[in-house]
Amino acid sequence: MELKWLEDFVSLSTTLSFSRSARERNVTQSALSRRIRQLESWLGLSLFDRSSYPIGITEEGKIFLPRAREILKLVQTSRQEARQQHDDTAEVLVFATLNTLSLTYFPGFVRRIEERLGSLKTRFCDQYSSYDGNVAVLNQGECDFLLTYAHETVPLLLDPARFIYRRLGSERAIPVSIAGADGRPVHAFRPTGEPVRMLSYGSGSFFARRLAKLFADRPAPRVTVYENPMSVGLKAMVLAGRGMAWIPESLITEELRSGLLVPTADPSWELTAEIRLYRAATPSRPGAERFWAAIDENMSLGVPDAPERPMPGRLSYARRVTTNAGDRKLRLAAASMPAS
Amino acid sequence: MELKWLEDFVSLSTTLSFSRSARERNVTQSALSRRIRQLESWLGLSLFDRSSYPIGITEEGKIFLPRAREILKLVQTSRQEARQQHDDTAEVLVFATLNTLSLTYFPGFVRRIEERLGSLKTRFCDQYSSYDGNVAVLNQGECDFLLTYAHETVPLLLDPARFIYRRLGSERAIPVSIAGADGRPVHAFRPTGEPVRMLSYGSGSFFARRLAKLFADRPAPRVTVYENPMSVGLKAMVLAGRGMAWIPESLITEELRSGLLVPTADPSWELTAEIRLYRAATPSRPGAERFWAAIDENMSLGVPDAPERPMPGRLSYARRVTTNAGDRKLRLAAASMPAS
DNA sequence: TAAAAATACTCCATAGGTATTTTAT
DNA sequence: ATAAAATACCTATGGAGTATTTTTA
Repeated sequence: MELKWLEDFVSLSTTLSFSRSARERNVTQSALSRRIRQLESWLGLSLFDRSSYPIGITEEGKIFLPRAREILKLVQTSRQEARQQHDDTAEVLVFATLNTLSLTYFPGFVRRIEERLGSLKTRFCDQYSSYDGNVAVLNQGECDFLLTYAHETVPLLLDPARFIYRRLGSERAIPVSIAGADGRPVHAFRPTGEPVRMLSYGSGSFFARRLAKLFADRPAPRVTVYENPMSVGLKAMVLAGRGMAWIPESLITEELRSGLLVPTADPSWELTAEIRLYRAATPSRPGAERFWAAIDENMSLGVPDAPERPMPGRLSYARRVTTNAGDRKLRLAAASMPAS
Repeated sequence: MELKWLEDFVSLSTTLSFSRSARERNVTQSALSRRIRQLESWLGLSLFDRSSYPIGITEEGKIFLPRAREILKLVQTSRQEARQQHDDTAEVLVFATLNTLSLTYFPGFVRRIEERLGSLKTRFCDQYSSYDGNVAVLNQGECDFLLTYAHETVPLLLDPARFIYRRLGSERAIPVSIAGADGRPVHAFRPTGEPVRMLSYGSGSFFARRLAKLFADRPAPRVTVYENPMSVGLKAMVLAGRGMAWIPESLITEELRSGLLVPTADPSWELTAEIRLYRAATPSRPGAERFWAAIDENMSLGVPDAPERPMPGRLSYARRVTTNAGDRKLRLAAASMPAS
């Protein structure tokens, strides 16, 4: 028996639609249909009544549903508990962070601290999906540190009395497009009022909110042709010439230098963000305390404020984006999450 | 995440030996090694310390072990609960029975009752492995009926005050071998005292106990060259000419008639068994009561006492036995059990 | 040195995707 | 007629087996 069957079941019992649950679970309707059947055959009974539309859950399904939830919950907490134990004994520092920061700022940041403290064990929390999701992870004590963007226009739901932070640096998101033969952006706001092809963040991400604010102040003709919560995904689409997007500068320093990508608007359209590291105000594990102390020492020595270069090397999901951009755009987030 | 990983883990934490657990779990050592690694990588930590011999369980493993047991338990009870609900509403009659009886006596038995009551829904309990295991299933109320062999020399651990039974018929296990060119058994007890090649039941089965008693009374030179808890498996090996075995008559009526198989000893060596149907003395579900009443009616009309023919058609695991008899003999039982 | 665990390699089962058919409103 | 679920078919992934290497006592 596989846990994903139970997740499918819980989803389907909510939506009562194979198609919608399939989308929710990032599989095709056909696959979901079969997986539910597998679960049913393992149980030896039907969980759903398919003879009507919309489908209904059977009596047995009603009995089993809370159990399925219970099992999933128990599995999740068991895993967390074991990890907690591991993180404690092995002195692993647990970070919640935004996808982009994990690629750009994080590697160099940890390297700098390691120069002071020696080799560190670090780990990311499971789901670094949405901005608020990461904040919640810190709120619930599931990580030692939250590395995040911050800006006065985007509320960050942390109680200042319970959590403290350090400003580590800053970042800029620049509207870019590939350059045409003339070196000017292929996709840009035109005086003609013709809408520009926008590649935009899903609603949960930090820059999505910054952008929403920006467009509220300065409306511009645009049509969103692609959505992806991760900036690397947007970058891949921009590089494929599919439109323009606001991309964090540190993700595209090389492309900007070489002229492959060019800004599509003047600097007043750029979005700034602080890079902050948050932690609980109360003292935590010794390793985390040492880490925090090292940051303060570094800061007093002066840290480079300029954004850093991303890690070299192709990202595994970059391939997916380019080879299969069409239908799976919104499934990318799932690709980097832990399988169940 | 797959449940079998947890089962692997629980097993390995007990044996602390990959090889032994692999045998226990009916996989190769190599597969078990990888499965444990998969579980560890899903958890993000090591469950076992492999740097010593024998291997040890890690702190994290000690934390996780009771959780794994909890999860497996919860899954099992959840499934049973859902089934219970289903069996109640759908009026499914649940039987515990021995493997051989499920192939020989059961089909015709149910057919006869259906002639009185109309179509019935029936189901076997999961594990019809050992003799005592089936008895336990009835004792714990996990089935409506227990169809089993019985004989005064084999204790049947059911409280007569709580469970009643009907004698449905009888069965004989006959020592057989393939016939040689002269029509006489190829494998048989010889006056020379040369040991005969025995194909025998695993220790948990009914006829294994009958045989043990028999040999205690009448020792005979023999060497066990193959073990299989299921008589169909033994039959396949007998047909392949690998030795002699005590096989229930109703499984080999055709082969005895045609002379393909022949008795290897006089009838005094045959083992008899009653076929009995047990149930709880207290009234149970209406469907089960009707079933029981139909049996009594049939009995009063006279039921054939002679053993019945098995179901026609090749058994799926028969293939396995013949193609791959060497190493997997003891894994057969698992093949027909429900996957987890 | 011997037993046990990990690894390399191969094969096959099966899960999932696409395309199509069936079913229910 | 249309939307949704089931099915047929195909492909690719990965799980399991065999054979081998590495490791530990």
